[in-house]
Amino acid sequence: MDIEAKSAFYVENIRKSKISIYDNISYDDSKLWIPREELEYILNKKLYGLSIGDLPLRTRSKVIKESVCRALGYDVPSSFTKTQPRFPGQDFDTYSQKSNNLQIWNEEISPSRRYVIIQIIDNTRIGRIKVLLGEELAAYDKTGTLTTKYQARLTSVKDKSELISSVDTERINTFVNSFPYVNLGELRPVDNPSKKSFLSIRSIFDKLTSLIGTSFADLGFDQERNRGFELHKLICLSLGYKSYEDNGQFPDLKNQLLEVKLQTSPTIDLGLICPDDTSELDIKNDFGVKVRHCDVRYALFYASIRDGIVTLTNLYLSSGEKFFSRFPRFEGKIVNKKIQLPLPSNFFSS
DNA sequence: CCTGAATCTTAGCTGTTCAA
DNA sequence: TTGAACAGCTAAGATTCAGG
Repeated sequence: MDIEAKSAFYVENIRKSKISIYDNISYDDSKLWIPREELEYILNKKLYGLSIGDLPLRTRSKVIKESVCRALGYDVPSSFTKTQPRFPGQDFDTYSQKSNNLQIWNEEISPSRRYVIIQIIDNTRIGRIKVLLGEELAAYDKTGTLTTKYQARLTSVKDKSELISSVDTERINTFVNSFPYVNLGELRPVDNPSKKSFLSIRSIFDKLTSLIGTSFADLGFDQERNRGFELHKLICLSLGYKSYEDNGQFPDLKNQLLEVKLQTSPTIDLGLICPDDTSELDIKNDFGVKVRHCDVRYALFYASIRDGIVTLTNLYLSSGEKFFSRFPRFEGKIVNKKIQLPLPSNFFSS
């Protein structure tokens, strides 16, 4: 039998057997288990060139999974259960890729699993499809780096502003200058913190609440400037700095140990840094003690965007230490990890 | 039990950085 | 200057929960 006939044979057997994509098939089932080569052949034959429209990511992914079901002779399930892999019976996952950055979340690459990688051309068409074993895919992982992120949730938006911790952490609260009119005009926000000019969390709160209601144009599409930059600038000015540089380091305003977040959706992305982490930061200061992640103050602005205008609606200010007392951490998986595989540009053509 | 809202977990694109 | 590596982000699918 040639590959064409074998492929048709498997698909017909699956159709007749009425099994679902969740029913287990043994690797040595000669009627139902589709070997890798045939799997790739069938999918290319049935899906190559298929027009799917310009859909949002998740919808596109779902539509493609439905097409995969039909191509292989399975009924389309009403929803795709969150199993690992997504197609347990045939032991494969699908990845639809317009870009070359293939990402796998919260799991290792499984050596024996098949990875169905589907090329997307100009957002609207299916291109070539490659089926790799996990052990082959793993070869594209050059560094083994897992990118992690912490996430929390902004819930019960009620008050326009909330000072979540009314005093700073014990480690640093004796170093604040309690005089609220410290002149920061001669300092830069990226300078190291100093006792003379270090504001208390409460006085930062008092200065920043005046920003609530402020609007600015959403320059997100602009090359250089973005929403975060605009907020950063507003904060620097309202604290009394004349300059508003940002060197991209943590925390945003090193001089005040202040990290700034602009939220327009309820998911707070904390990136690699866990706010209540007690490890020490490499920041020089004249306090005589090292500052820790959890000593950093977090200013979280909630904003609405309408017609290209960003309006700051709420302010939350907390020490890192108390952060999770107000913003519940996603508990399902406290840390989310992903591995990113850069696919070479000739991936689909080889 | 059913339905809609809330919550959680991604899908994968895009921006940034840094080394060659 | 370029591209690989990695960090960040939006928002939608799946699941769970609350109210009827």
